[in-house]
Amino acid sequence: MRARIEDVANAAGVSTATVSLVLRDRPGPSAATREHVRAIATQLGYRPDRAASALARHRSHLVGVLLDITSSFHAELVVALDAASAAYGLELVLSSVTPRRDEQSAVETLLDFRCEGVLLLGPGMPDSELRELGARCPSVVIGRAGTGSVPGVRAGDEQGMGAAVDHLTALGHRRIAYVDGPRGSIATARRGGYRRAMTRHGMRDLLDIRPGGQTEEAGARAGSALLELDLAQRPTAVLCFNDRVALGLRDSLLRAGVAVPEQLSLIGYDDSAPARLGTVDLSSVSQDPDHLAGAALALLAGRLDGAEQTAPGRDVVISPRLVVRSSTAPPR
Amino acid sequence: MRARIEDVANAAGVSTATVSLVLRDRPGPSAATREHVRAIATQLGYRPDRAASALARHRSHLVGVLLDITSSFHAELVVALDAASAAYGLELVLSSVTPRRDEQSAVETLLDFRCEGVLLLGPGMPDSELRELGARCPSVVIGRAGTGSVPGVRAGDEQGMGAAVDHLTALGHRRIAYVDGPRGSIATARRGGYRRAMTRHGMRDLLDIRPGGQTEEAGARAGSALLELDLAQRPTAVLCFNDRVALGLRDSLLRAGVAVPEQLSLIGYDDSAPARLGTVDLSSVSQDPDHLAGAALALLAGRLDGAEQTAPGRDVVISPRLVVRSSTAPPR
DNA sequence: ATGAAAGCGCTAACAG
DNA sequence: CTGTTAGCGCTTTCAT
Repeated sequence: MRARIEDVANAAGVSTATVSLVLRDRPGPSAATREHVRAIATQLGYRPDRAASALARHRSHLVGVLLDITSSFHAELVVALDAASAAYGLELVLSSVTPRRDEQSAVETLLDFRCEGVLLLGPGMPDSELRELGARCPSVVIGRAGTGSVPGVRAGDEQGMGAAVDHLTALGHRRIAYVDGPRGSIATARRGGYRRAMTRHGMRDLLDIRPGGQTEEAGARAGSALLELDLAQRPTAVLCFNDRVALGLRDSLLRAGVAVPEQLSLIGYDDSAPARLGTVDLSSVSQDPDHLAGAALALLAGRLDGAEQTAPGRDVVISPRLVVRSSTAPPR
Repeated sequence: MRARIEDVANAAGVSTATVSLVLRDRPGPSAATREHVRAIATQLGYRPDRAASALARHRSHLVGVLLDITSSFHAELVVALDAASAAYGLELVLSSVTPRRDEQSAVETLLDFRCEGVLLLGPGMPDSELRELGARCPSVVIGRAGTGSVPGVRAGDEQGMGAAVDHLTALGHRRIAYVDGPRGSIATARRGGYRRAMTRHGMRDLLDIRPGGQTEEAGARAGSALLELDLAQRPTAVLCFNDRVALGLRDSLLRAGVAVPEQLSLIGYDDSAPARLGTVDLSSVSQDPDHLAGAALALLAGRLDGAEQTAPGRDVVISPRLVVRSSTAPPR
């Protein structure tokens, strides 16, 4: 059996209270006692029981993270959150949507762990559900606008799309298409950003919004559709809802012998690891996962000990950054 | 505050013991009581506290999963494990290696949750560490050979590599190179499989093992190296340690104008989602994640209630399956 | 069939 | 500075 705190106490000849204090670096025990207890504890390989501790403390120090484990952008966020959480003494519990587990039930799982707060990575749930969750547990949503008592931490899609369109027009592009995302608040924001940026450049009548999705498959489908167009009406540049879509599209173009960027410029969104690959080298709008993660955790941590858990939080909007790589060039 | 079992008991006019029995479907309470209690519980939105329950039951019903969140193959395994775990009434806790968290500390986190068992997805740790872990907690390793009391569930690399080489030779290839993986037991097994398959085909002197790794970057580097070779000595087909490597390699070839499979055939390993993409359509050795996950969970669940936790488990070796797609063709 | 009571491993008062 | 005591929310004998 695993060593319990009592075992440590007995072996060290002190009370369990003392051991508890020492191991959590609370003031009280003398330096000598501290050292002694610590020695015994490591010797016994003692590690406190989270469950028991949480029960007694009314603090689990757990932050639940809802994600889609198949998303590499989420993977990057998790890595960044992992780094950021350490500073607050918080531990992450991950729960992913899967074919058998929708966002609701994944969140329920998180709540069953008595997480102190929940972080939602680009959830697709409607705002109403988000508000309900916010009422039950301090929550922060990443990558989309907040609502009710749930603040959002995100990169400004308006600005991100704007930068992408600016870059393309500066290169001389005019027929710039946008491959849309799935239903939901994120896609709406990006689509709007594209639309306004085009309008701003006086290219409102060149608006070209194409059905897409959030996966490579969706991008590949959009690619096939593009290939069927006459060269004359084919866009010279394409903006995508995210990198996965862009990569799927890119792949279908490459296979068809259409060179990127020579024959078509391409810009993704998320600046995910696959986009950064040397050979792929996809221009993309970076949402700076480290920054997002840091801000989200700061916000959540603030709500955890701060009193005003239900104050309608203001969103944190960070500036996205267009990372220009080699998938964009002037039109032929 | 969340409803406690006592609140439910009071509201239903029964004891907490009865509520506990009802909610866990244990025999005892009458049908009438059951119905009543259940109604009250849902009405109050009661959900038991995992931590408290685990403490009292000495069973957490938790299975820890060590993974690399950036791996899409691991993502598929997690999805499959999630589906399989439900049948055993087990819940998964995920812990990923990250730049700040090595396998050791990720496992420690898992153990702190008082997981009843641990599942390790393709861990890189040496066998000695694996054995140590096995001594502390029932464990099963997926995707590599087991050791000590830790059984492994994996697809036979020998067979997988053999099938790949068979397929290529049947197409007429002889100069078949292998891009190696990182240090570790998995790469060793695959490399050996390649070597023996080549030998079996009497092509021992054509063995061509190239440095690689486990990421797209590594594959791209291997690709650049290939491109520097004279056509005469360039392999006509390449086998890769995994899909990521194959995809990186493929990408560097496509960019350089080398057509796959026309000028070079390519086979990956894992049959991951990116490989299956319509446009990528990479031939790959499938390890059947559903099957692996099912077998691993069955094995672990058996060890959880079964008595012989320390019996030196036999590995479960499933047959990998070569999925032939369009990245392979006869040599020019 | 149901309830009372003890206790899981830990922490938070409160004494000393 | 250190030990004692009373729970945290739940499960589990053991009575009734």
